[in-house]
Amino acid sequence: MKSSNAFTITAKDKKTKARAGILHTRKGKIETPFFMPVATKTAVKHISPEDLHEMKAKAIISNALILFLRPGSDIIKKMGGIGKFMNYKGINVTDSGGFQMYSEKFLIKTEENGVWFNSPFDGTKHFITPEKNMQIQLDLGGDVAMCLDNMPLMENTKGEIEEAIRKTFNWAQKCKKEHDKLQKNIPKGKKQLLFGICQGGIYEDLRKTSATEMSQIDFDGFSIGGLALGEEKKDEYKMIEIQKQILPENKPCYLMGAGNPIELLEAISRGIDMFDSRFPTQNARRGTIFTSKGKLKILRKEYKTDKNPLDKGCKCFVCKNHSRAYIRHLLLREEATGMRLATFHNLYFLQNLMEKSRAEIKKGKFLEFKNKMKKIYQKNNIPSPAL
RNA sequence: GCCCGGAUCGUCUAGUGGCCUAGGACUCAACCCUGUCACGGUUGCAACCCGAGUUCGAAUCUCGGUUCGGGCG
Repeated sequence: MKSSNAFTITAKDKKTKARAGILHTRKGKIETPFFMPVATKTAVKHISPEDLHEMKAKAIISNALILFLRPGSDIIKKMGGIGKFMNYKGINVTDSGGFQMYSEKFLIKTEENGVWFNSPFDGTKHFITPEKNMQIQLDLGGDVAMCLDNMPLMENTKGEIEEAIRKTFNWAQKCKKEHDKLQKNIPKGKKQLLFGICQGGIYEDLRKTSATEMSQIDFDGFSIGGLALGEEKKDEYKMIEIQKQILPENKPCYLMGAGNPIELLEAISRGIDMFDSRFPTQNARRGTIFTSKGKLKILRKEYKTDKNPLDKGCKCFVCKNHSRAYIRHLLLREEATGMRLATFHNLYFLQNLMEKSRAEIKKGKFLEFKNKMKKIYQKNNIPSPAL
């Protein structure tokens, strides 16, 4: 064994590719599959680190590029790293900032050896190389880092996507080399983990190429990027299947950006272990609530005087204490408390969904669970039982 | 009783004879949101106070009525 594996598979589902496992990090272990709330700037919107603890969110993801720009990775390093800075006891993951290449607010241009970013905060320009990105993520002190990838856009031509995966592979090799070098004196078990990111748009052959190339590098885990961005679900699932077939079975696999409940279950059934997304938090603020009975559009008038909790079976403090009518009113009035309550519930729901998924995988009943939830979620809105 | 001014979607309004089957904002309703996330996007509902004139053509001009505000008795 040339490297100790940070990932252990503990159970495999019989009828699907779903598996349950444990990811070991220097900050402790976490059971897979799991979902990470997005804390881009070291805070999940409307949610405190204490809230994260309460909802049992054992890992969150922040953004290295955005934190490098503000407050600066030097500041966070001085404060003892992201985890100490925000006093979060769970596992901190940092995304490289590759995703920001999709935004004209950030991207100036990509070159062979790196990417020019513009700071939308003060207009300063920064050339970020794979090497520099590794230094930033190490300074930020997260427990898991992501490679700097070159994420193509859905509207890019096949040729452009081909070029992007070539660059992504090239940078991945540089990231791995630099990351190893910078941590060479750090004892085993205290090292930050590093994941490589696969791309390829929705082209089967490019997804194959990218996964094959990335598999050559001894990463602690692999990510599938560039999906859940508006492409058809069948294409998304197909791309996952293709890359999962090639990526090493014994490494964790992270589907970046996915956060729709059914999408998570579909991905888990195809062997995905980790997720992150702003989907549940953004939807919460805008009135779409995830429940065990399906999606609840809380802003609809039928909930105006509904005394029921958001989700009857839910054990979160929001459902134990507050009515749909109250949360609807607060959200309609754009009260921060309403956003907090709705956000807490949606995140709790996903944590719970992951916990159930792990349990069902261990029982070998994941397929039945997934199909049941899918059926429930086919309806676009759950009716009010009170009226 | 007389004089003056105003009446446009639920609300605030754009509109000075054809560009108005009346535009916008807010509200309301429905949908969307996926590694960039407070205040976002798309779509929909919805009005020229009433009547008579002038004119090829009126939300727009004239007259009467209604109504609201102000002034004089």
